[in-house]
Amino acid sequence: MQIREISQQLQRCGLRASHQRILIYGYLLNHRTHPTVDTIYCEMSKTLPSLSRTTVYNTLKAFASHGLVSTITIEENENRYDIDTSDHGHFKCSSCGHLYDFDVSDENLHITGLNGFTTEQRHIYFRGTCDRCTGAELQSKGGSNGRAVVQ
Amino acid sequence: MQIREISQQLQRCGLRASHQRILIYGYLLNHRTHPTVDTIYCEMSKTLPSLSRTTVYNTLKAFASHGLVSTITIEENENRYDIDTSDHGHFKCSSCGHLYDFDVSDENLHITGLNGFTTEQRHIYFRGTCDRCTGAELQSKGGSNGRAVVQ
DNA sequence: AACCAAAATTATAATCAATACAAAGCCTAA
DNA sequence: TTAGGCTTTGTATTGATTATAATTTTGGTT
Repeated sequence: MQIREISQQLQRCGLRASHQRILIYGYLLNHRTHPTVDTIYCEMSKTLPSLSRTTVYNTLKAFASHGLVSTITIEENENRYDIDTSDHGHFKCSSCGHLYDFDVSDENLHITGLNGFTTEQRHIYFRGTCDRCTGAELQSKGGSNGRAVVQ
Repeated sequence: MQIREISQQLQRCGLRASHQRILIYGYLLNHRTHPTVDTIYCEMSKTLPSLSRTTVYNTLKAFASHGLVSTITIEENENRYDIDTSDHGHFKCSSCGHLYDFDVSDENLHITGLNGFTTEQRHIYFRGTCDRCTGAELQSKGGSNGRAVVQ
């Protein structure tokens, strides 16, 4: 996505397309790893030393309130941000710490007991052991299974 | 549940049945409102002035690691604790702030894309407007629908 | 192009849930 | 009963996030 496109995307949401916002949005597009504020700040500071941590907080909050990112609250003590706002779940492997995305499409989820409720956000995250680590345990050998790992 | 039963339950999990632990467990049994540490501490301090906030933290962490409670991390900045460790979801109403439980039984949840993954915990929470508040908006009248509200 | 008001950025201070730590209290087993 | 270990307690500390105020940038208007 080009700078111009990002800029238009921001303005379409009623946000001013400031330099920092464009760069942060671009960072999220290129690093789909559910990064924390600290990660974003530290990485981006390298090329934009004047960046303030507060700006990262403010920007992500603005993005989230305008539906440009979704906030992921895993059980840890810090938030993560996801440029992918589609309805999907997250799986955190307790062994390797990686965070995987998985599909949670409507046909997979039939919730009863919420008749008359209006659902605006769905947060779904699982915790356990990923296939790679499960295999490593069983076979006592590690290594990649060739699938892309997120985070 | 009697004190003796709580005591046995704790010991069955390998935990010493101390005075504070028994009381905190009893509090959770009697207040199924997904309370925070602060709520538990403040409420219990009234009858047990010597109670320390740290003890509440320690106790809940011990309970959680032994499967006696589940930790609920909603998007806010503090944890909540649930004596109900069965697999269920939570719905937070943005309007009234109440936290509802809902069923997430296996027949409602068919996740694809996690083949080979071992799931140990499932955290599911929705956010939106509950039926009561939705009704109030539409009809411009509040009031109870007779259903028990949790939290 | 210069100006102005509103919005954004920045740096610092403050907040607050959670944890670390160490001293004191209490259980339990020999 | 006595010793050693777990628990509790209070205080200090951590660390993510927010509040605040000064400065800078942005976008629209002469």
